[in-house]
Amino acid sequence: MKMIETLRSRIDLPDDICQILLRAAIKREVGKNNILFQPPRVNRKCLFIEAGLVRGYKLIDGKDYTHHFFTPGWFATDFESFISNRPASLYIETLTRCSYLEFDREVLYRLYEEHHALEKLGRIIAEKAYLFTVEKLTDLQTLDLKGRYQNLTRKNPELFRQVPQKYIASYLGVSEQSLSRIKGR
Amino acid sequence: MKMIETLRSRIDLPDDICQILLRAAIKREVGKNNILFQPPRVNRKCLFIEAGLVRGYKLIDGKDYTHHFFTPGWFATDFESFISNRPASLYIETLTRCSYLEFDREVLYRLYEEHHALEKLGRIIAEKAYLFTVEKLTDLQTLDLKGRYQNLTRKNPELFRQVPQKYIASYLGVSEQSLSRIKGR
DNA sequence: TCCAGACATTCACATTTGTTAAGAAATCAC
DNA sequence: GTGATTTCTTAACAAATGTGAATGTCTGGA
Repeated sequence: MKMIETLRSRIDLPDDICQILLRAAIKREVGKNNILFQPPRVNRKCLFIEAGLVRGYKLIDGKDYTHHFFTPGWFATDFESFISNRPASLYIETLTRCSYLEFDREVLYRLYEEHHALEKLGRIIAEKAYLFTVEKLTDLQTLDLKGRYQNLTRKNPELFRQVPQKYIASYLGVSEQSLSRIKGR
Repeated sequence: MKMIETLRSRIDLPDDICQILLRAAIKREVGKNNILFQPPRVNRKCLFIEAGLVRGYKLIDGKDYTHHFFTPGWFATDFESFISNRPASLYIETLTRCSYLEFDREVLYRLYEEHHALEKLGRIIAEKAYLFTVEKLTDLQTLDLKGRYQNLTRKNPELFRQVPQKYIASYLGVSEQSLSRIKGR
């Protein structure tokens, strides 16, 4: 998934601005099961995923909580750490071979200052991240496990073919056994 | 709580920009137990709360889910509806007498276009909303009721003196009886 | 002051989910 | 292929939470 087309579907970007953005990025490829970011190191990069699947998770008291699956078109980073410039709490690892564009925090924020259009892009990305998160929060607050599971299978069916089920379970906020139980019906 | 001081604590704003922002706002006061926004009407306003307490909640299958308590310094709106210009799902009501500054969506977005500094302000507000939401989501995903309750009493103790407990219960994602049970220890 | 309505607590019981453990199934490395 | 490892399912039991009902408490209005 090419970045410029993706961004242009969300916001109008002139050609010269696109070139500036592309020149700020480093294209990388990496194999599966690589840890890209590790707490508590501050997250000074964000990665536009072009292909592959990336998982963000937290380790708390030895337990693994999946926070997000980054799919092509998303920026993979510990957004909390990236925004606030504070220590990260999110592990970010590839689940498959991935290709992505890497942006540096300082470079990106300088571009925000220099170009109003990129500042606007930053706003829209932040708004999009908010919308996604608040939807997930509402699901967790108002639906039982069955409802959340059905929601996810409807919105993102291919996830179940790519991701170990225990990760999906922790993403939905339950144990893997509970998820297995629900599936049986 | 004055808006300009609050915003300036988060971002550097020149005097002339502040004046432009203030001229776009309408100052209002309203008594307690008033519904300010009601679904499914699209939320075309957002309200900077200067004083008082506002609750945002959803009604799903007749059940009441508290989504957020807007305190002074916050913008009260159905941010989902406001951003996307789609029908709202959030009821917004005053819990106490309130004073606030009202902004119109079209006016505000035009100011974003006209002034880079306000676009940046919009980005930072969206980022802040994201940070708050993701923290609440992580709490819900990783803590049991006791932990979430203790978190809330630590972060916002005065809430318990101002808000009926059943609203706090639904805010924490449990029934009022469960919250009452936990408190007893 | 008194009453009606809203709110909080408590209980019993049903339901859901977590936990531990065991074994089956699938996947990976060699 | 084959063995080792990981993942998935199932079961039994414990713990947490939801539900409905009864009761007590508080509050605001007539």
